[in-house]
Amino acid sequence: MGLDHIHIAIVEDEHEIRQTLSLILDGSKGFTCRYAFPDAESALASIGNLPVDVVLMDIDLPGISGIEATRKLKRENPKVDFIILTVQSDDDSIFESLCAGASGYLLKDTDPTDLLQHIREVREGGSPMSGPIARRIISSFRVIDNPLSDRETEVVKMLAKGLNYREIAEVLYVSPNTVKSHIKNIYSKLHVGNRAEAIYKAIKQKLI
Amino acid sequence: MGLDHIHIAIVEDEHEIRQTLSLILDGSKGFTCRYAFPDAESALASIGNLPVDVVLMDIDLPGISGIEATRKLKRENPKVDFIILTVQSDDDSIFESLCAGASGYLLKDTDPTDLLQHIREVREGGSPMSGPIARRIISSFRVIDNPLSDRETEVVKMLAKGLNYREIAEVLYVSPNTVKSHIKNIYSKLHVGNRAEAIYKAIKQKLI
DNA sequence: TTTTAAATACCCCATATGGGTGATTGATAT
DNA sequence: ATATCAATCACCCATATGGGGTATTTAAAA
Repeated sequence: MGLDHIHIAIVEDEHEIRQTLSLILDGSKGFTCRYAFPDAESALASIGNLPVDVVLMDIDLPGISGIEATRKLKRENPKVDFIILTVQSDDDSIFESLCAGASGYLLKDTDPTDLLQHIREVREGGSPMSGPIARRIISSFRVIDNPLSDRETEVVKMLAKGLNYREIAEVLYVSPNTVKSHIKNIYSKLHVGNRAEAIYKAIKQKLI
Repeated sequence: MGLDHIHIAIVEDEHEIRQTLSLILDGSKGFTCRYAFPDAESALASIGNLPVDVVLMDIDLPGISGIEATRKLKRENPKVDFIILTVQSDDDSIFESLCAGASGYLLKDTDPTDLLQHIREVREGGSPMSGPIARRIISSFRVIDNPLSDRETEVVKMLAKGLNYREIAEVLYVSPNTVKSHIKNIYSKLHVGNRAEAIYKAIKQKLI
């Protein structure tokens, strides 16, 4: 499965789309559509040895979903790149797909010519994503607002590393009592009562 | 600042690159380079009212870093799109930039023609990223493998909620000693020695 | 100018925590 | 058939933790 010629599998329940995609691929230099499965089950039958470079996976399939199929197939074929090709653009579909091991996420309104370029892109180590999808993903990293002072944030980070009062105090060159004061203030600001919860909240709110 | 004509600010310390970029932009139909700052400080001087659509931001600047500058400027100019344009490709740079509010992340080896397309892309609600960067970002969603048993995972989730031995024991209808045993096993599997670190690792490894 | 917030520091004290060690049962894997 | 692992429970003990206060200095904001 070299970089020169790309072998592809399609998993797509709609007959029309499946046909169109495979025709486009086989009609394009450097691309071969090796499989065109109508559901996840038939794709999973060849699990363990899927002799393709790239899988184009629909999400909304009869029976097992494309996301589940991606998870199982990726586990057994880690070198294969999975591109989700779907109409779903909700956050759950996007993030679950990525967690399942997809390397790209394209909407079905993608131009066929662009699709070929995107397939090349994923083989070259990229991650093709439709514009709005990419924006959603990167937006998920945005920080809300940080109620903690810089010093307090420093302390929370050290708590997450498992340091205790004394150890934090040594790093900061202050008294352990001061560290304790900071931690009490942190608890109060985050509305928690112990380290475990504080760290959980701090991470969820992207404070650390 | 309409979609038809795009006004841009550049923040880049290297004179050569700054000049080249601004010349390319001004020489291209539909683009105007309105500012070309040599450092973050001069860009921050116009904070609160940055009359541009897009900022091209370098990271490695003298004084305040491009990431910090992005954070401050984005807070005051939420409608402006920030694209990081840098040589840095380490995870910290990438994720901190996104957390700071960047909507795109391009490496400096980006083709000038592609750059123009990427700027259009960000204005249309996309998030242009160089191939390897996109791959790194989406890879960050991958789940590794969970060394914890179901019961242990349950316990870790309750630890994250701030419950203590007794409270967890009550929820699970087992003895507090059993909970303690579970927690000790969790520590051993995650190679940590206390709750704080355990929760940090569990979240980072997407176990909870 | 006054107030507020952050960073510093200290005290008391009940209890939660973590390390060590050991044991039983049932299920799963070899 | 046997070994391994998950889940369950128990006891000892030193120390870390969190809740309750209080207080000073400095810098920024109102």
